[in-house]
Amino acid sequence: MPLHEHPAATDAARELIAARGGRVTRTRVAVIQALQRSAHPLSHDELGAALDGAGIAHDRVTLYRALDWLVEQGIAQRIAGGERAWRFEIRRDGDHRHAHFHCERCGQIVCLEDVSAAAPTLPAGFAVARAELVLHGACADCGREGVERKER
Amino acid sequence: MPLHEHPAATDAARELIAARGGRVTRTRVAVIQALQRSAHPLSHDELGAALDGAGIAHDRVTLYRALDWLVEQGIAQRIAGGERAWRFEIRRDGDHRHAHFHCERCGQIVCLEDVSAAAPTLPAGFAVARAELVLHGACADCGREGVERKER
DNA sequence: AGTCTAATGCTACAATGTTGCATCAAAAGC
DNA sequence: GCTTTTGATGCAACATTGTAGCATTAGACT
Ligand SMILES: [Mn+2]
Ligand SMILES: [Mn+2]
Ligand SMILES: [Zn+2]
Ligand SMILES: [Zn+2]
Repeated sequence: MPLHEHPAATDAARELIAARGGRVTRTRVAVIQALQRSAHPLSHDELGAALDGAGIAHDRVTLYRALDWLVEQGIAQRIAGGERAWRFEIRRDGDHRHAHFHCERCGQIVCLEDVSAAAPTLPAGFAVARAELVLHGACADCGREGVERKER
Repeated sequence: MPLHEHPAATDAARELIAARGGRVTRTRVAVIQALQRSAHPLSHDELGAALDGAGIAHDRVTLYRALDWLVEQGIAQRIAGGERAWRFEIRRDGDHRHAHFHCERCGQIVCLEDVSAAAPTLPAGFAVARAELVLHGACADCGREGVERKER
């Protein structure tokens, strides 16, 4: 049994899943909670570590499939970051799709909640399903001198 | 010797390379020409096919390295597409970075030359090096009925 | 032609995902 | 509670995209 589990948060996660007719499994519940607790979008790898930390056994493939399902159901959304791995974040209600900032020094993705990623007017015939705006550069933390580089 | 080689275009490519102090090799010349001729950004794989078509022997790794060099030198630029592979396009002079459209049906990336990907104002401390705006949906061709799906 | 070294071509490896299939367990029916 | 059903899991094998090391080749310069 996972340590430091908040019963209320767990129940909320369970209901999110059940409402879509999905089976409430430890992996899905734990992933939702990890996403909800995180201030920034998480990679598959980071989520795996979070599950390990919570004492939840899991398989790489199961995690991929749980994430696919959460995205399909609109519970989570996928972000293309700019590196080669997807990142995931919870979709909060009334969430206009916001822009993200990718720090090329520390590798973090920061949500720019106040910067919307709105689709501009396009040539006739194009149907836009969603817009992704990613800014690349150095984040506030890394802009300061003396911060160690963490990624290529 | 490659078929259908335009001497003038070849010379232009050679000069682009030589101007940066790089060695003029068949791979680099052919890649530049393929990018210049293409109406849309090309993946590594598509470029490989183009080289094969031009009768230019090459190695996967060499192509990756040629592309890295072209990007470093500012001759080409990399685009994150939304699938898992980079795309490359030539950097034309006076090129404001434009947005791209990713068609989820046919998989193509279309340049939206008229839609600029400008960076909005960010929280203090953030330094933006470049902005990427990608719109996902169905392109004009795929919007019409009866068009075969090419990609997941 | 001879020299220097950037670029290439291998081979091997890493990172990120996907597919198929046998097994398990969550939810429903009894 | 016990059984049944089938969605979800775990495992092994594979696919795709990109990198690293190193011996060899060939572009540029004299
Ligand atoms: Mn976000
Ligand atoms: Mn473009
Ligand atoms: Zn940073
Ligand atoms: Zn299309």
